Amino acid sequence: MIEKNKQISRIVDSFLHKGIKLTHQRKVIAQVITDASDHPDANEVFIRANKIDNRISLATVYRTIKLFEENNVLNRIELGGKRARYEELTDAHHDHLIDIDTGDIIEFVDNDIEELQKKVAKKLGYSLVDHKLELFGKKIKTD
Amino acid sequence: MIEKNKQISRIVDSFLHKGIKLTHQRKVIAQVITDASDHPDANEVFIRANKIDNRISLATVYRTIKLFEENNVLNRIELGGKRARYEELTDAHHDHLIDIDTGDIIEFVDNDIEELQKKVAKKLGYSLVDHKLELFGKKIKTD
DNA sequence: TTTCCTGCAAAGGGTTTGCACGTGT
DNA sequence: ACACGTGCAAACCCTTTGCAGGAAA
Repeated sequence: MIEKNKQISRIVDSFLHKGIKLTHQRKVIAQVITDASDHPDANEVFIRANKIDNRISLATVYRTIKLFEENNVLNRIELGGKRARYEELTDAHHDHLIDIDTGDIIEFVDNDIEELQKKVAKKLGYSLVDHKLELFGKKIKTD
Repeated sequence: MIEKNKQISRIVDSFLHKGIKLTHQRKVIAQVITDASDHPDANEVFIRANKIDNRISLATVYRTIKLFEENNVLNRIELGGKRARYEELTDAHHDHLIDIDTGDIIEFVDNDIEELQKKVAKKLGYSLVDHKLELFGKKIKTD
């Protein structure tokens, strides 16, 4: 139990500090997102939150997701016109490798790429504010 | 005139070779996309195509864009839940730097980044099929 | 002529919103 | 008590689709 409380602290804390109301729904949704390791979409968050407490509507999930995004605790991953997927935002930046056969999303970090990006932006006369890198790959068979 | 015909040859050719009907609408839409240098969205393509010939509907623009995508002559750029934008696909691969103040899209190529991506994918057990890199930056003032 | 394409308008899928009620502080 | 959050259903926006008429081959 103490473990659980600790897990949601990042999201919860950022709200306590900003005077935003910590409702039952928001706690459950924060919990669901923190517990997820598979980048769920809004509907999936809704389903999981509902299993915990059925007083939660899809509309509230969308409103809460937007709230989380605005408070920089949640990151949206857009995948070509389909439902957007989400992940909790941590301090450690990372990018995504998407398995084109299974849809699995693998996270990775590569500092060399990050550095090159800054360099490229600067060369074009810009300071890099953010970036989005998605690799699409096929699993190499090792049999 | 000869120049114009030459410009749309890439898109037109891939149709002649595949036995797909080359309708008036498709020619105009191909022309509009080839002439565009600003990554227009579907509605913008519709507006421009209509100026050239008002017998073109939005539905046809969408159908034609999809057709172009399937034939790998058009590339879709997704920008966070808003309308998708498009660009003619050339052999030379490039990525995008988006000006977060103006929405301008600047194209760039960086072979070092491309190479690193392949290396990263391989390290994770994948062969790189495709990738999407978008940098978001603010223009550095030089005054 | 035959097959495929088009325009129109209606449907679709994901996301947002107006409203009256409910809840956290 | 008061301000803000919620559920519901309707609205919204972009995109797709069914159908009957129209054009390319």
